[in-house]
Amino acid sequence: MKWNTLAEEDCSLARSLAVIGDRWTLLVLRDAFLRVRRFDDFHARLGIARRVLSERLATLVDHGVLEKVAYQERPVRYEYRLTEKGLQLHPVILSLVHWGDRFYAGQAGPPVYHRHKICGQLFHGVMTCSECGEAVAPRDVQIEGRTSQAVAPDKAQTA
Amino acid sequence: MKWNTLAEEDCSLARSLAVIGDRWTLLVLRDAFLRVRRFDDFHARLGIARRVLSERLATLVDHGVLEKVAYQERPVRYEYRLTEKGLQLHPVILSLVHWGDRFYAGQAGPPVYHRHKICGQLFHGVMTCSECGEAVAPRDVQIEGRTSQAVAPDKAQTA
DNA sequence: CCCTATCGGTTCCGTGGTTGAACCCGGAAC
DNA sequence: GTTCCGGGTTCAACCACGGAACCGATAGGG
Repeated sequence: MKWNTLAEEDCSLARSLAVIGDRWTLLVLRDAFLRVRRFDDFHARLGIARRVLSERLATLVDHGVLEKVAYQERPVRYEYRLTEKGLQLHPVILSLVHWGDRFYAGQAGPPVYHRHKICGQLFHGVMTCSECGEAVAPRDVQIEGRTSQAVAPDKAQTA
Repeated sequence: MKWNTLAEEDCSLARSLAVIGDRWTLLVLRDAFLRVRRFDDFHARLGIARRVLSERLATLVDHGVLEKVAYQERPVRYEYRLTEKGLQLHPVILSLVHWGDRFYAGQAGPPVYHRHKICGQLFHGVMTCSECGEAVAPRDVQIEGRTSQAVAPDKAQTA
């Protein structure tokens, strides 16, 4: 399987990975959520090869996850900002961070904490059902195809 | 930066990526959540090189995300099951699927639907605050370091 | 007894993506 | 002029990946 054929799979996870599933891309996005915006800042913080950074930023712009905005003229200089589509990746970042916090935090605890400005508390993300608001457990989820028929485990479609 | 030095970074996201950030690993986990358990089934469904599949499964077992269980003796044959730690990755999968659904579903709609067995509705995952239960927006999150001081944008630590 | 099939891998090699360093280019500052 | 800065592009070397063949234990069929 070639990497770019992922986008053609009938699977939303695969199509997401075709955009952000790269080794470096999620680290770029992490920094983008920390308000890093400039080429050299990404380069310095990540230690990524400039060639690769250039290409990753370009594909993220192509896919509408980042946008290139001139922040000065003469010489014209660009920065990369998260678009609305990019901001929608926040749950992905939060859930990855939370998983790392749970299983890989040392004695010192997680490297950083997240405070919810709305309620003022330190928090972690909880995945809940859009309909009933309850937390979602893996076993409480039934996968169904377009025909609304349940997918049998032994012939499960890509999801 | 070498890929395995990610695990040593003081960043929960980087440490998560050190385990599951590989090109293939999330696809393996997707299938694992769809109850695929055997080597040849992963191989056939993903089209992954056997060499690579073997190595990915081994590292997932090393990291305690999957466990190798003999399902028969003579000849002894193994299958790979999600551990509790692996099941905790469900929010990561759900949020990636939801993002793909939102931005890459064709006219036919998402390839599969998720039904919440608790409430019986088709749903998508919503990331909420563990403390107040409200949905979390990127701008409502304040990053703080171990000292409980807010992290300034221009000197933000890796998160 | 031999041949084949099944499952879960391992070994091999050629190709291609990644890396790190060097180079480039427009404009500003010294 | 010359140097510096931001934002890249070019290039050689390397290592990971893909594909195909092979292996080992066991069961089943002729």
